[in-house]
Amino acid sequence: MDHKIQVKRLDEQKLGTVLPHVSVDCVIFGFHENQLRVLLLRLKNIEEWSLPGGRLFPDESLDDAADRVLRERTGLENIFLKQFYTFGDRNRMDNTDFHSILARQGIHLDVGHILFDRTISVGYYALVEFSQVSPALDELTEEWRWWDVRDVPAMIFDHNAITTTALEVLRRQLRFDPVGLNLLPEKFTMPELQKLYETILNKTLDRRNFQKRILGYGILTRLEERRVGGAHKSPYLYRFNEDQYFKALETGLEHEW
Amino acid sequence: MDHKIQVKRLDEQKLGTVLPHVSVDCVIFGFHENQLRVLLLRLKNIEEWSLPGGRLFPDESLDDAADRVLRERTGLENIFLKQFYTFGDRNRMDNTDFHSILARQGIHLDVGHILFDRTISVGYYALVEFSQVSPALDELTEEWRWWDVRDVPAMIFDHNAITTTALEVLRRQLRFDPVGLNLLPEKFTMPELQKLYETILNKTLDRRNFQKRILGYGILTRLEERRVGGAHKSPYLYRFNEDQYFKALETGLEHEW
DNA sequence: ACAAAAGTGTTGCCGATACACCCATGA
DNA sequence: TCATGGGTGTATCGGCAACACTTTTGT
Repeated sequence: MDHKIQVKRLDEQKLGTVLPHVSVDCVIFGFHENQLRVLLLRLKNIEEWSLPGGRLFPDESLDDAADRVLRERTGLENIFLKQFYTFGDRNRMDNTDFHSILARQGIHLDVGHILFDRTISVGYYALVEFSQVSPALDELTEEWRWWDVRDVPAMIFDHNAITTTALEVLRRQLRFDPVGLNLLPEKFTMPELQKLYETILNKTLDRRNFQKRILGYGILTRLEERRVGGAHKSPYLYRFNEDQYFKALETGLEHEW
Repeated sequence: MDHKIQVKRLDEQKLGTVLPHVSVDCVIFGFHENQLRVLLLRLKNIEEWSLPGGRLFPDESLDDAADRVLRERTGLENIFLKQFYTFGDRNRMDNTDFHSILARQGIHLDVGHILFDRTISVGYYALVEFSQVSPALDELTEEWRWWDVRDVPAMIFDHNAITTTALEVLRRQLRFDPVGLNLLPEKFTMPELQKLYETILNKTLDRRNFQKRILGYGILTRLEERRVGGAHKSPYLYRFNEDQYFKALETGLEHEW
């Protein structure tokens, strides 16, 4: 029984040393082809998709655990990662009959096993640059995929709700904090940045007003280069001024969309 | 040994049936004499003060646990209570040597006891009407007191940090959500409401502009009565229009201070 | 030369702020 | 009657939204 062995390995290597009752789940946002996307996993022999998540080691802070999960999944470090809410409903895991799913696959765990414990989950969301990510599959994961946030599949537990909440928080965040440093490549054009905003906010914005506003924040540096090759007038390339960017992250933009 | 007995009783009655590694802590705000205050407890034989907090029962949601803690402490129900952040630093409990404090008092618990487990805490803040609160002391609590938020005492663990974060969140919240229904008595005057805002924001506001703005939200109903007895012109009394109030809580005020 | 995209400037409106006057009440 | 606080109105300013024209580039 392949699965049983895998679970046992995971159990002994990791689950024996982690805290029960607590997990972290990461909603990883990326931006590609004018779509805001979320990175989801599908575990072996389970139909529903999952957010990348994990347990805490006893000596690990919540933030560190989320960071580790993100690193394990995307290979990326120093990514924008923010705690946004903790999900603690009593029945948050009931919409997926985890036990019988595993049992159907021939995986038999004690009812008292840590995986079945009543667990609260601390939600984090991450902003990552789509092109830099190539998730690694571990022995429990069958596939990964970027999903358009407007069209996510059925997910285990309350992961659909967690994703929805993350998106709401991101939208609200956009009004006050600069966004984009981690979602876009190093150099980008003003229309590209605008598309990102329009996609997240799900509304169109006026080109000229957008530019004035975003430049007013002082977090962008215009380069001499232009994006060549495309039809029509070639747009300037911009880069985030990281000093200003991080300062703005602390103080907020004091504007509203 | 009085203390030992008390702890044993608590242990058997409650701690044996709660989840390890997770707690909730409540920052309870009240408003009195133009001061924004926080309700703190001091446990027997411990110098530092504490936020009212507790553990989760296995069948209890996070929100319900916070609600229960609040009810146990203040006797109030249906109070504004909002989760604001989860504190999970590895060393968040290290600034208080809980073990030796208890040991000094002759209370001896296993090192592996649930109270010493590494624990993350989900923070909630509550807005309550000062005059309605008269906390009950349980067998572990020596005293309770309302502290001016500008002058809180040294607290155990990371409770000072939790309180500071709660205050920051409350200030930010004030810009977008209506506040006051739970902090003020049923009837209040415009100057009283303004004082509340000024106290939370820690800045003075223009009387006339404040009134225009707050009335513009449409969450207040002016009564025929006036506040009598005070010197000078008698101010109108207002009441929150609860329908509008709760609608505004959902949609936000779409304004900024 | 023309279509489509990108760069830039101007106007007007609305909401927030700053500010002044009148009224009620107790001492 | 006067000091103090409360009620209300107006004028201005700034930021944002609405909007138009020019420039570049590939076809």
